[in-house]
Amino acid sequence: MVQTETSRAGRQKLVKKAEVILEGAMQEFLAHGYAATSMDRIAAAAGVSKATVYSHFQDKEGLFTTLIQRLAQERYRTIFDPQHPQSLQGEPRIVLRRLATEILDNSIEDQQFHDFMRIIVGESGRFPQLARIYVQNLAKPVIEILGQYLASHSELKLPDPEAAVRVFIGTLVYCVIFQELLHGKKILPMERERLIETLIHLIVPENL
Amino acid sequence: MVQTETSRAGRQKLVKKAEVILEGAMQEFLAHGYAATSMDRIAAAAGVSKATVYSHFQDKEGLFTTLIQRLAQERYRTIFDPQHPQSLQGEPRIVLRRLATEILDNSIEDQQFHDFMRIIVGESGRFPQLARIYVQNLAKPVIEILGQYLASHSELKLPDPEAAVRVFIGTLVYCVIFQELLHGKKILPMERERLIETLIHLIVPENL
DNA sequence: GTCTATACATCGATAGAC
DNA sequence: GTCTATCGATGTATAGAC
Repeated sequence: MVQTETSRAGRQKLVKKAEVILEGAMQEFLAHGYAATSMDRIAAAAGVSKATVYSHFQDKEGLFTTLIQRLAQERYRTIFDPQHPQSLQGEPRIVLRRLATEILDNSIEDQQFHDFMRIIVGESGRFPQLARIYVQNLAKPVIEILGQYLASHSELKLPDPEAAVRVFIGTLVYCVIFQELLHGKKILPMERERLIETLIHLIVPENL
Repeated sequence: MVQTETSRAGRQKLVKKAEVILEGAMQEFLAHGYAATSMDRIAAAAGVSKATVYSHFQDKEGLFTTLIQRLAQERYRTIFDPQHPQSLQGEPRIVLRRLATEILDNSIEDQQFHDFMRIIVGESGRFPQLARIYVQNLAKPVIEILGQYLASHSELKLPDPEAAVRVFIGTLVYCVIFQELLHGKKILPMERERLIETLIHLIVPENL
């Protein structure tokens, strides 16, 4: 019993060490960006020594890419990928409003997600593989699923459903980038409800 | 004559010194971002000593903000602000296609503009005043002018012209961000013509 | 005014004690 | 496995020669 507990504690400690380091790295990288973050500050934020950081991760770049991949794959997947596939069941007017509301609600208030997007865009020139992960894991699923949905609803009479998806998603994502990341809401505010209603008005014919 | 030429040469040299430094700073900052750029490399790129850089600019932050302000105000103003006000004269179908084509053509191929946008977004948390300049000088003019245009064309029957502008601009800007900055065109390509035609189809009624 | 040389701090990464 | 101590390189910024 004691052996088992000790063994479990030891294994948990191993697991938690890397986890604690990743948490400290997330805090520092998201706050200061890649280049301005030092391994010393990461170690301090995680409460371990710098040598311990290097025993779990090859170097700064490896720690950074591992962190961003985890954030993209595990945490923020739920923001754009509708966690409830059944949410795409129903008539377009309701489905589109629910999807747009879900995306905006999950993105606008999440300060950590803003920092994540700032890094993805800001480092997309020097870390193209991270931008690729964003495209592959976050953007592609919702674009394809919504594309299938719009294409299957011929009553919308959309000549190019795939392009219409880009209008829908582009409007919502640029809303977050412009209003929140770039602080545009202080200068040119735009209520999210007006945006959502306008998108629905443009995409869904009046008689539906 | 000789005096005048000497005087002119001296004055030009003064002006050109700061200009040369800004050009080297632009090269380095746009390529490597703020934190990863060193004053040594800026001085080397400009062909001057580091002390000369500090004699023209207070510090690294001052040089950076001065540079980004200049880029936003002088160079990239022409990208989003339609340089020809008369380009907004005419029927919506033609005006919107011309405006969208102009914005995309000027943004998609311009690698330097991509780096500029990466920095604006990537540093918008630590340099909010630079994001503010982008909003104020690049985004606000076109949003307001296009808003007036859409509002004045009541035959479009848009319930909320201001929100429709966000759809139009958001679609185009996110197209550039997604396809070019984030390298999305390799994974999920989308021809700009399809996007433009879809925007027009959604905003302009068929009988116009 | 512009240079060389340098002060001083901090960087990423590692060696060796335990 | 994790720590302390440290290496060599590089960072920002400045002093002093000319």
